[in-house]
Amino acid sequence: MHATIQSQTRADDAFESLQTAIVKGDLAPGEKIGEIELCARFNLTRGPLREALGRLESRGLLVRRPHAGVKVVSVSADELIELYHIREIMEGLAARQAAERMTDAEIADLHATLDSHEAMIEQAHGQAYYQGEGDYDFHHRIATGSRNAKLAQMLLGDLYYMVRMYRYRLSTSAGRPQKALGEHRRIAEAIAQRDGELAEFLMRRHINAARKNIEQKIRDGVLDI
Amino acid sequence: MHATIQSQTRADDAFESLQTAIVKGDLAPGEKIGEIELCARFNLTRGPLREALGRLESRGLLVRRPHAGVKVVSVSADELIELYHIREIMEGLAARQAAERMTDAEIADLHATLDSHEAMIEQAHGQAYYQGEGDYDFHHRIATGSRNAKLAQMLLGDLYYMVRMYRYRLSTSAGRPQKALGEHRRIAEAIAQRDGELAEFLMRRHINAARKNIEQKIRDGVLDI
DNA sequence: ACCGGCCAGATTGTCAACAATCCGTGAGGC
DNA sequence: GCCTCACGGATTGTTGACAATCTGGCCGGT
Repeated sequence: MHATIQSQTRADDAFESLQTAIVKGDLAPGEKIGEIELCARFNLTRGPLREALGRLESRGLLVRRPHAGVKVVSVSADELIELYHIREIMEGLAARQAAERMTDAEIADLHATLDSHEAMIEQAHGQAYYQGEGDYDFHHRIATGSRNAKLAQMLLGDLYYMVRMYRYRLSTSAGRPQKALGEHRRIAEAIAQRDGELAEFLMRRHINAARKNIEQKIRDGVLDI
Repeated sequence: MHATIQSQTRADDAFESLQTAIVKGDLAPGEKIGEIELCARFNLTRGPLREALGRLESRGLLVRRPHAGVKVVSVSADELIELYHIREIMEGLAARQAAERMTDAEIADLHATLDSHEAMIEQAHGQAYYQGEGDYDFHHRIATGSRNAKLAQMLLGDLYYMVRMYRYRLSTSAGRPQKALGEHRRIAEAIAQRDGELAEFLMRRHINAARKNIEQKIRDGVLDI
């Protein structure tokens, strides 16, 4: 566990390690963390660590007050909802551009991805996996398929990490994976037909549904943040 | 010019100095820059500088290859157009949410801002100022007025700097400031009437027009990037 | 007893030296 | 003549020590 690939620079490793630690919840939101503690935890010195902290702060995953330490960002329920409003429009744009620009090979991959998701859901009632990573997979492919570098960067670099951060503690609704898969299928179909407008519409509705699902959970008190 | 306020930490100063240097064009896109050279230029050591570089890289203003140095990002004409596609949807959302959430005082300020812009345009044919900073002012107020922290962060922190980077070398079209001011007025009016849908529509059309203006310039060869 | 200012400890910010890696130049071979 | 390969120089990445600043507790005053 101690030695990752180390192919890149040390600060990069620190950045990724911290990012995943925050996303997975190993570092709880609002938790104040000291630099030396982190150095011991990830086996590195303060130089690269501080560089990584700068990047994380710039991405909004943690906040830093001068001479007072850093703490993991904690977003309220309202802010989580806002995240979904942003996702709705940005992923809508991504879907439209993906429909116009994805290669045929990429579209085939997209369908294959959905096939594998379907198999997982059927096999082991793999709801947890699907909700946790499979969904991310689908959206990831569309973001990169948009051929819009900045859009992909903002989605993959900024938004998804914050969303995933809360998805890890968010139980999956019964039957939601199947429904989501159906919505994914229809989006992929629209992309395959090169119907950008329809793909955008369907993607926006898809994320809208996900947002309402979360709002319902917050109302029911199932999700407390 | 050498000593800014220094109220914050040294790395913050470096970050801001570099950011403005990149935006203003003092560091040309594609230019490779050495760390020691930057240290001499901004009177600081490599520690804080590297932290600032990390933040800039994370925001996409410069790219860094391990052991090979950093260079200012250079975006192609296509990528500049893509930036405007993203702006269109994000600022549309911001305008809609601003119409729903801005306080009356903020709306009054917004109108006052436009009055001052109008005065500037009339006085000195202040097209340069308006295009350079006044426009930014207006959009800045709407972004913060949306009460959507992440949205404002992405607009103000990521997109605007990249757009401004190219605006500095982009001559203003004759008569465009007046036209833009009129569009701004209508958007502000829609916000004052709390008509979110209309504000979104007008804002999207406004940015769409700006994009087409740039596309035209690129076709005419006026803007070479 | 409560509040304000001060002191000590710890933590963060900064610095200068060391080690690892890449780029350009030149020689050598085909 | 052109390509390949190795080497030196320079630059980046990293490290450990030094200085500045904040937090928590104590003391004295009211």
